[in-house]
Amino acid sequence: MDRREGHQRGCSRRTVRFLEPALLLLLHHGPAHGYTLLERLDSLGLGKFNPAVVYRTLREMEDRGWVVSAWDREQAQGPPRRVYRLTLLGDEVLRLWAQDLEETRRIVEEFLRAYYQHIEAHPMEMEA
Amino acid sequence: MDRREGHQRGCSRRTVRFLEPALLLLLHHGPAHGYTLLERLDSLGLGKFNPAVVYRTLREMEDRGWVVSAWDREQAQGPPRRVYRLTLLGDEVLRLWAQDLEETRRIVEEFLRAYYQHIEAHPMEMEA
DNA sequence: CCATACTATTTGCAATTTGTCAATAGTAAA
DNA sequence: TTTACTATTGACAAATTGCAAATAGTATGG
Repeated sequence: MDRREGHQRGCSRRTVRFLEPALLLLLHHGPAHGYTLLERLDSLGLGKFNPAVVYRTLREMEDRGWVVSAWDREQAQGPPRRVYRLTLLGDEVLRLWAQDLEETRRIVEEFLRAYYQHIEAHPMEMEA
Repeated sequence: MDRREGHQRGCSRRTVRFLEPALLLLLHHGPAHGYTLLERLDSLGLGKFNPAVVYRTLREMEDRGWVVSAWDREQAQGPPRRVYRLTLLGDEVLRLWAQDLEETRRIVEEFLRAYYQHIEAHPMEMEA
């Protein structure tokens, strides 16, 4: 058995898959810095992310027009920070993402149902 | 808006993510040919897969010891077919996959809950 | 018997995605 | 002025994926 989630990866495949919608959702609460978002991803139940991955994703989202960014005027502590803000398009994409996750939920539930149903009926029947 | 699921991809990211557990589950029902599995993936609610992707995945699973294969003695129609069979290790991995999907379900549900709760309270508040 | 079509599997390669690490850059404190 | 901490970026290797074509057997029609 090898490469199970989180063993040799920075973060699991699943986690990465949730990065975009999670960022959109966090930004739906209001504008925020990349660094802040990085920390808040945790509070959404996703784990620690590699900063580079999060920043890169934000830039890609900006390229697609889902968010816009600007340098923060009042620098608190540290170097200039970029503030990201959701666009109308980003809001729409978040809505699409929610639909997509509904579908994902449906598939996961169907899979688990099929799994439990089958192993209940056939506890184990194959040779090693 | 671009690269939403299934637009420019053969199959969605999500679908690919379910390929391994789906194959393990199908094989838990009993040995089967790659081609048969390819067709049955549909019946699990996942869409059409590129054959090369499925065959390749089966080989990788064999490398990891989750399945074993042998050439089918009685060739029905067409070229020799490889029969895949789940191993005890594969059975265990399927169990782990189910646990992983339980966790995925939890995350998806939490995300959707947070999403609906928030957009209900804040229908729309950011500038374009 | 030759061409065509269908079942099955494999191989190779280009394109995309991901992970990692180091670089840059500002402020604050020792 | 060195060290530590906050933020962000860039570059590159490694892994993953999609696609197209090769291989190969059997069946069918002309």
